[in-house]
Amino acid sequence: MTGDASRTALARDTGLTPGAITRAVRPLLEVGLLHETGDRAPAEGTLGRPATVVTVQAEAHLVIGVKVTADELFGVLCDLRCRVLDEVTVPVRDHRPEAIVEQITDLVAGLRAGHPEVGSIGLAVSGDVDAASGHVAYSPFLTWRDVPLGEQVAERTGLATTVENDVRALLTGERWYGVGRGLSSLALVTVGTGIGCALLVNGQVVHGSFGVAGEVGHVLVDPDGPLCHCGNRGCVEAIAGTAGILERMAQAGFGGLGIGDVADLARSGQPDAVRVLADAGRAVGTGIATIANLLGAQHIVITGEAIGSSPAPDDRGEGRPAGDERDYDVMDPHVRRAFEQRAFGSAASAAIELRPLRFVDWARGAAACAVEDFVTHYGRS
Amino acid sequence: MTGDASRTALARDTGLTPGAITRAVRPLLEVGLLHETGDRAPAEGTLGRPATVVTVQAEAHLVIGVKVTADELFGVLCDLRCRVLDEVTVPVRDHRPEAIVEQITDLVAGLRAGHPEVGSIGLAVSGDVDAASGHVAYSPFLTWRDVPLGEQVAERTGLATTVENDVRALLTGERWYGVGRGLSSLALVTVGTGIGCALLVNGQVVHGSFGVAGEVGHVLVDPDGPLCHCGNRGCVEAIAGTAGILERMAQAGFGGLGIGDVADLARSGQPDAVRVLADAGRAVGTGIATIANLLGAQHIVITGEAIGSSPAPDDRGEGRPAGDERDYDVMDPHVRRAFEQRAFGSAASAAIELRPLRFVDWARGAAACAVEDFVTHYGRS
DNA sequence: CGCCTTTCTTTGTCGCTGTCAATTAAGTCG
DNA sequence: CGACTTAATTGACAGCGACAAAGAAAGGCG
Repeated sequence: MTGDASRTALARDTGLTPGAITRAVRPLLEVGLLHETGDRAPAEGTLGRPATVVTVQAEAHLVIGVKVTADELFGVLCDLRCRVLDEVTVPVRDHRPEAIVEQITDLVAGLRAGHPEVGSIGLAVSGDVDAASGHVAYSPFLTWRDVPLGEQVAERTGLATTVENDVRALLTGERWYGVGRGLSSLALVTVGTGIGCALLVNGQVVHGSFGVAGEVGHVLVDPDGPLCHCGNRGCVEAIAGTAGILERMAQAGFGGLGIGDVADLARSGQPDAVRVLADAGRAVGTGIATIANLLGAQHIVITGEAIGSSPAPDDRGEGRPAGDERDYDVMDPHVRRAFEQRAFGSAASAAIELRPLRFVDWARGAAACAVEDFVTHYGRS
Repeated sequence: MTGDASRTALARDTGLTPGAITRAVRPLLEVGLLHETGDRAPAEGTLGRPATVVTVQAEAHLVIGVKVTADELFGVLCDLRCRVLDEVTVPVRDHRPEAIVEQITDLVAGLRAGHPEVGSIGLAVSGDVDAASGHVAYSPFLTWRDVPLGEQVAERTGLATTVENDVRALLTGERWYGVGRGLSSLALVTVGTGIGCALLVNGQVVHGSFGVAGEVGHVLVDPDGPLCHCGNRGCVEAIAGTAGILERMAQAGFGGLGIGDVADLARSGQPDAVRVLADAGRAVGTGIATIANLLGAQHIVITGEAIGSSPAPDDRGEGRPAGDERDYDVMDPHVRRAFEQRAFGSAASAAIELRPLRFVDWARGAAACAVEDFVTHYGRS
C-alpha cells in the first residue's frame, strides 16, 4: 500500500495473476509513473530468484491542493505519495467567487513555477460540495451558492481540477496516506469551532443524498442542553464546539476567555472549567458512539483545532505558547468513557485514535483528492 | 427494474451497447431465465421498429425464504420476482441448532414438494450474522453462538443456502422489490418490541466492521430517561420499545395493559397514554433524524409490529380486533415533527414512508437474499 | 564447476466482455 | 412503394486477465 512491492506481492494483494501484473506494470514503467528500485526484495536467506521491487515514481506527477476559507487560502504542492514539497498561505482579500478564483490561479501559478510535472489541482471547501460536477452548492462561510468552482479554476489554470468538501477531503487524505490505510470503514471527526465528520463505509466515502452527511455535530445529547445555532437544544456542537464552551464559561462568570484559557483553568482544577469541558467530552463521546452504533465503524480518528498540531501534547501544561487552542486533552478521558458506555455490544471495539492537525493537512487532503482522481481516471479521455 | 424492458432500454440503463445486451440476453433466453413477451414496447405513436419486451421468467428458479425465531419458523416459497407462491408457519419445539436445522429441513421439503425449480434457500436470523460464511455468530433470542447454520442446511437440503441478519434481509427485500427500488441510499427502521434498523449506503448494505450496525435503538434521546437493557438511560428503545412504553404506563398507574390498549387510551385522549406515546414518537423521530444527519439517507422506511400489517390503518379507532398491536399511528405525528425539527439542513429532504409488515415479509426478505445471491453468482462454479 | 532446486518474471495462447460500425428487421408516413 | 425511423443483430476487433509453459536469477550441493 505504500507503493513499494515486488510484482509477486502485488499479485497476491490484488488477487491477480503474476502475468497480469507484469502487463499492468510495464506501461506504467514506460511512462515513468513506476520505477524499479535496485533493491532485491525479501532480503537474505530465501531461496530462488530475488524479487525486484517496483515503486511509484512519486515525482512523476505533482498535484496542488488548496484549502479555501473565507480568510485564507492554504496551498500545498504534493507528489503522488502526497508528501508535501512546498506550501504557501495567502490572505483572502475578497471572498466573492471571481476574486477567489483569481487568487487560486495566482497561488497555483506560484507553486507550479519550476515544476512542469504539476498535472492536477484539488480544492477543499467547507459546505455542500458536489464533487461529481465540481460545483459548490452552498458554502455558508464563503456565502456562496452554486458556484462552478471546478470548471472556472480548470479553465484558468488548464489543469484537471477536483473539488471536494473539506472534511471529506481530509478523510480521503487520511484514508490513503494516513492512519486509515487499508481500512474499509473509518470515521473522521473534527473537534474545534464546529464538530464535523466524514465517513468511509464499505470502502466508499459517504456523500449523502442531499449533500449532507456526517453531521455528528447535531446529534442530540441533552434535550435540556444549550441552544444550538441549528435551532435545537443540546446538540454535540452546542456543548462541545468552541462557541458553546465559551458561552457556558461566560454564564459561570468567566467572560472574555479563549478556549486555551478554559483548558488551562480546567487543568488547574477550576470546577466550572472542569465541568464544562467534561460535558463537552461526554458530548463528543456520545456522538462518536452514535457513529459506531449506526455504522459499525472500524476505526475512528479524532482531529481538529482542539487537538492541536504537534504530535504529542505537552502533558506538563506549561511552556504552552499563548493563544494555544488545545483543549481536547482535558476532554479526552470523558470522550472515551462516554464512548465506552454508549457503544452497543461489539461496536465498542472500534479503535479511537487522535491525530494532530495542521492547516496544511487540510490542503493535503485536497491534494489527496486530486491524486485519487488522477489514479482512477488514468488512461481515459 | 421490474424486469420488463426492451433491449434498448436495458442498454440505456446499464450503460452498455445494444450489441452487448443482445449477447448478454441470448444465453439467458436459452436457459429460460428470460423470455420475450409478445408485447411491442412503448405502445403506439412512435416511429421505427417496435421494441420487443424481455422479462424475467420468474418461475424458472424458485427460492425458499425462512425467518427463524425462537418460537416459530416462517417459510415462504417465492419466484425470482420475490412474489410469494406459498407460505407456512411452524412452531419451534426446541431451539437448539440441530433441532432447528431439522425443522428447517422439513419445512423446506414441504414447500419444495412438486416444485423442482426450487434452487436456493435464504435464512433470516436476528442477531449477529456473518453473511459471507453463513455463520450465526451470536443470536441472543436463540441463545446461539457461532452456529454454522448455512453449511448445515445446505448439506441437509442440497440447496445453495444464504444466511443473513433478519433486518438486513428485510432491507434487501425492500431494496430490490419494495419501495427501495432504484435507490442507493435507504434506511429501514423497525418499530415494535425493539427498535431495529438496517442501512443501505452507496448502494451497499452496511454490515458493520464487528457485525453491529444500524443500532438506532440505542441512540441517546434523553440522559434522564428510563433505563435501557443496554445499561444506559434514555435510549430510543427504552422510550419507544414496547416494554418501555408499558413500563411507563405502569408507572402512571396503568399496569397490565397491552400495547394496543395504550394506543386505544391515547386515541380516547387519556393524558398519560398520550404523553407516553408522544415521547415514544419523539424518540423514534430523533433516531431517524440522526440517521438522516449522519448518512444523508434518501429514503426512510418505517415498519414493524407497531405499524400493523394491513395497508391502511383504520382511522376510526373502532372495529379494531382485540390484541391489535398497532400503536404507531398515534406516534406518527410526533415522529415526523421530531424528525423535521432535528434533521439538519437538507437532510430533512429524506422521504419517510410507512410500510405495514406481516410476518411473511420477514421470510420474503430472506428469500430476496437468496435471489440476490442466485443472480450475482449465476454462471460461476 | 556445473547441475538442481527454488522463486520471480515474462510470454504465448485463449476465452470472455464489450465496443464499433455496419447490417438486417419491422414498423410509420407521405 | 419507397423514404424514414428505431430496434436488434452480427462480424471484426481490442482489452483484460487466466493459464501454463518458458526464461531468468539466485543458492545449494555433489
